[in-house]
Amino acid sequence: MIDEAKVLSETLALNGYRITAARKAIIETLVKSGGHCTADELVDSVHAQMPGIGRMTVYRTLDILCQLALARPVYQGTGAAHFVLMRAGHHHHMICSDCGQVIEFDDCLLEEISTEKIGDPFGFQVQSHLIELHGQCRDCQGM
Amino acid sequence: MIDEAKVLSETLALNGYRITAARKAIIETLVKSGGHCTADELVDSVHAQMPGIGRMTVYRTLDILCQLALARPVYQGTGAAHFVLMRAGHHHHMICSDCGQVIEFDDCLLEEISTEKIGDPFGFQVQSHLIELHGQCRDCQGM
DNA sequence: TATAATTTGATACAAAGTATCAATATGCAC
DNA sequence: GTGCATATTGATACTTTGTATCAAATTATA
Repeated sequence: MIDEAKVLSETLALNGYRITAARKAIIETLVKSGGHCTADELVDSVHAQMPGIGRMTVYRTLDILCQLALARPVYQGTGAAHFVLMRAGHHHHMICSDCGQVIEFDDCLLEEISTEKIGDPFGFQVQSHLIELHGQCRDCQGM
Repeated sequence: MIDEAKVLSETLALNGYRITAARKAIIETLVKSGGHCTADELVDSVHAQMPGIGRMTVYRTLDILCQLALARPVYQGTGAAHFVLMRAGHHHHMICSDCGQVIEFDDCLLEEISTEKIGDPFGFQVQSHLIELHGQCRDCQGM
């Protein structure tokens, strides 16, 4: 894996956003976290590295990432949204309806072609996708 | 479309939950709304029909639906979670990253077989799935 | 119809997200 | 490198969303 954080920062720059120290730190921390955490978790992690960064800035940076389809907020039962990075335009996970455990997987079940075909009739330009499977994990079955 | 609300209520009953007037009203309203609204929107709509119903009850009923994999909370940029009904275990939509518009579509891009195959190695029993496409809607392209 | 147990809704509370604005840092032209 | 117009920041205060609790009411079942 090359420096994913760098690629993300550069994408921001290409879209007219400035690369600031705060944004760099936030993006790096997000990548390091596995690209899967709540906004407030991210605030805490970032503080470990750069104590001065405000909550607002973290929220704003996440907003930008979502705007550019580089990340997505997903809900996982608890009150706070979890933000996931859309690596190469994909993200896939399964969530246990009982215990809330999240398991990520890499196999993409969708063909690029089919997602584009779906968007076409609506004039919708597909940039990325998210697949969520729901059910019961091994531990919660038969309870 | 047969009475979807009735089917949902019966599923609750089968799982040991009691069918109360409040739950019936909430489920009916959710179905009527197109199976896609925030908790507080739902509170308001339900009040139109049965003013006495408390916020807590709506939240709790949504929780139960999610527990049984009949609904799912999804995030759409704004602070509040949107709840969508998982009709026949499926839900598919595309979200515009710019304006936030949501377009639902029916074509399921996943085969039952492939979702099951993914769950297997993790011992995960797949009950339903959600597909989200992100990108730009017709109106927001080229801006 | 009586009974045990779930469900309800009012209240109070905690957490998550948003608005505002002066001060600061950034990209760009020179 | 320097200066300037402009985007960005973070502190504060606030609104919205979601959760906990518990006595009173409603429900399924015998």
